[in-house]
Amino acid sequence: MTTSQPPLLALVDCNNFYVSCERLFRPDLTGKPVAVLSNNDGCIVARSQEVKDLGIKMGVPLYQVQPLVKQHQITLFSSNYALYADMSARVMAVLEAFAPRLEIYSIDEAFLDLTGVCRNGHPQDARQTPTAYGQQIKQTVLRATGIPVCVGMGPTKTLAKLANHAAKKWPHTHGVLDLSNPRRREKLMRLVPVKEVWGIGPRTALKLNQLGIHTVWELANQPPQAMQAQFNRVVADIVKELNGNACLALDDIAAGKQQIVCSRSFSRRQTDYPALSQAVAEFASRAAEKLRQQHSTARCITVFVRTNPFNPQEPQYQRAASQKLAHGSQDTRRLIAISHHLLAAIFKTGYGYQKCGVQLSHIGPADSPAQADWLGSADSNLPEDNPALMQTLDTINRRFPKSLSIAATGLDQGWQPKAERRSPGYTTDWQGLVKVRC
DNA sequence: TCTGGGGTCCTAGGACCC
DNA sequence: TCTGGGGTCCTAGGACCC
Repeated sequence: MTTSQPPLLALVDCNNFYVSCERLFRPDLTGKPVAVLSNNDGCIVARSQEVKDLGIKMGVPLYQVQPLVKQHQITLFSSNYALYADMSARVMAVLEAFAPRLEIYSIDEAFLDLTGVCRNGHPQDARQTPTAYGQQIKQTVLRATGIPVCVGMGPTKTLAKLANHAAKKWPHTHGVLDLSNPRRREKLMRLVPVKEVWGIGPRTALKLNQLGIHTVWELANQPPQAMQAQFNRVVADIVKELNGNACLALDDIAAGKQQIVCSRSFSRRQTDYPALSQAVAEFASRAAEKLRQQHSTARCITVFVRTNPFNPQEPQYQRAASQKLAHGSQDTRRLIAISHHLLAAIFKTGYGYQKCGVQLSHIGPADSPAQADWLGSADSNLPEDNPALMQTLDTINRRFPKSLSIAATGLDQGWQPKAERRSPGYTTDWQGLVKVRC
């Protein structure tokens, strides 16, 4: 029914997302420097504009910038994922009304398919221009959730990303930029260094620079075949996308994860087997929960441990071990039992462990009924999968979070990461509700 | 003293087969 | 001395992303 419309994709990206979430409930921090820390309060993972302006880079260890933190009275927060996940869901719910198809790309960004939604160059077309529509999206999200966003638009994902980058960087765009027009694209591409392109990391950027390719424009004008030969298909596809030829499809049906990892750094070094064994049980429990949430089973389990690689004075040790299962499992008790076997195989005394984790892979659908492991004697003393039991566990924990756990995860959990500056669960916990005094 | 966590895709190379 | 060739599958590691 629609005559072929030129493709138009938008990338909506929240500004300094974690910081914006924290500021929502701390309006006194507006205009002041704010940063959010990684797990264990180790690194800076989100920065307000004021912090970026101080030259503090993404991902730096906190202790390296402590003097600046003190000097400029930067307010720090431990990460509060419950809050960010809830705010993310609210933003995405608002965005869904603006496009027939939407891909949630990460916790703070989404691609929207706006093909046929906006005006198509003809002045008599009654619909809004892409730029006006982008402004409407931006204003609506801000009003409905309090989160500021920028909107980039173009005929491909890579161009929408580039437009978003420019919309964030250049104030005169007012946070919205449409790169449908090739002449406007050229103007921008001539100004932007190649390392800013989505998918061009530091390694590839360096190699491109050595070949004399410095700007996005220079990259866009390379023959894709030559890029395929000197790099790989990814770079060749980026060149095509920069020229308006889509290689990356909008993926609006969220697929299950192919791999589920649960791991943490410890707040202090762990030397004893029992502590590690509790941590591993906890990680296996959480991984199994995620697995059941996406209705999958896993056929391979990996456990890894390591000492602190940043401290060469300590004796170093790191190792991983995997076990494959004859049949997929999603039963917490079974996955814990196997994880413990694996941990026992790689644990060595005499080391201060800094981190460990559990990884589930070879993930498939859970629809086939659990079968007895008639193949292996190795598995025979493990608990059978009990879907009904697991479902009950999940139901109770959804209603009363973290109320039920397997005993092996322990009670003291001295390995738990540090989080000394966590804000309350403003939107997810009754105790965290904001109190208003009149 | 203090350095996150969770993902995806691609490619080269080995194992194996005919 | 001379020791095929091509296909598939799997895995580890690299690179990148947020």
